[in-house]
Amino acid sequence: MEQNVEMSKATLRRLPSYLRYLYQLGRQNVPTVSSTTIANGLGLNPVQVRKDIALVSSVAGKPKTGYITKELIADLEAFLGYNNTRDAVLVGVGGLGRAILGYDGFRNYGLNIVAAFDVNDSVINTEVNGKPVYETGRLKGIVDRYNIRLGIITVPSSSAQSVADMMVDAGIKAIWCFAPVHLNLPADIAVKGEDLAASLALLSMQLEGHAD
Amino acid sequence: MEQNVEMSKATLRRLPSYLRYLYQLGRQNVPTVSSTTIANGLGLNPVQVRKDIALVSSVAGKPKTGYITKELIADLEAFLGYNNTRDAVLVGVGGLGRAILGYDGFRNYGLNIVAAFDVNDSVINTEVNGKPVYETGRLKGIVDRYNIRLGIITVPSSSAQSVADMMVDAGIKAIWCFAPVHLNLPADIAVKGEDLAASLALLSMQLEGHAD
DNA sequence: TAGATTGTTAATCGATTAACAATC
DNA sequence: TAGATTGTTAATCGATTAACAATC
Repeated sequence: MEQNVEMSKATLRRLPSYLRYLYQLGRQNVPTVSSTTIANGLGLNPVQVRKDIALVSSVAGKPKTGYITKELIADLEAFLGYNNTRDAVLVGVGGLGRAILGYDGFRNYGLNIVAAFDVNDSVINTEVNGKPVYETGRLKGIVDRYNIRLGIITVPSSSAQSVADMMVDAGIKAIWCFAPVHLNLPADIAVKGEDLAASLALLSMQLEGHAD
Repeated sequence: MEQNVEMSKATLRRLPSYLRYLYQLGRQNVPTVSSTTIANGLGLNPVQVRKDIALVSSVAGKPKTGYITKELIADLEAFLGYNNTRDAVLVGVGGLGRAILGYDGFRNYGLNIVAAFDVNDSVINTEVNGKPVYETGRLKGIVDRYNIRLGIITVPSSSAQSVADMMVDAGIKAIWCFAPVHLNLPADIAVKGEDLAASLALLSMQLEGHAD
């Protein structure tokens, strides 16, 4: 069942939005959906939607009717791994770290934060949203014990690189970094930076009338 | 001074990372920097860096030495608008909204959140990080009065569309949305969705060995 | 049947990278 | 001078869109 399709990043970015749109239709009990409907709903090109779906769907769509909503949802969930949760640790229990720990919605995306870490005595050995906060020194132990491969960084920029190094040393294989820095890490570690400054810049330019 | 360069979204996304890298060098008093140095530091192609810089820089780089760090910083800041702040409003004072209101770092990116709005009586007329929280009904009044064009949405998905409509009605021209939904809005409104589910999916796929 | 919709092949578009002359 | 580095033109690569036959 583990199909090894090649998948462009662009496609991968769109898949979650399809799933969201389908959930909406599912709630309204819409039995089938066409690529055109999805494309219109999300402001995309229908051919693009069909191509993307072809890469992840186990069954073919039917001419005239389209895709069966439920089946498509199931395929997307399976592909994106939303139905088998992935354990993660988070380092940096500040404002953003707290917000992420407190947001249970991530569970719907298959993310389960097992524990958080910080250097600040005032939060160590407390709980946030039912999740334990440990001192950073215990990171390796916990990661080892629960065989965790995903790490979330919500520390200030100045310590992001050292936290990332610590994570890699502990055995983490993928890092989701919310600090606005470029992390220098071994090539086999997957890194995704959430660059809010870049987003803001993009938006500002559109506002100014540059870009697009 | 308002050059009307065309600028691809890809370039626009990279510019903030250049600036961050240059700040780092600036702190170490490195007087000049070459495109190769920047490219190596950020894992990019040097030609790409040169092309990007050529679009925003007011002065040419010098063969053999590269660019003058300070000048390049000034040019990037000017282009990205980091030195003239842009006022914004935020709707949704939950976990994430609070984190954003509390994060003073955005000021460095030229963002100034003037006021926040919520429907919850327990937060209305309080302050978060020195910023007033008003009832949602007062949105239009404040936006009008301060001539605000940028709105930040941190409400739950279910009310994101209606908040966006309200913002547009109030005169907002650009929306930064943290709720995972596709907003249907007039074409002249700039929208940037911060899709954490998509980021997570991308990272998960890399972890699985699909993608790239 | 006729029309809507799929899946796929070919064409286009845009962005990245390679090649190279200019020059400090 | 020789070598590093710039800026730019041409080539490549990848992703989007157009065209169209197949089919329910």
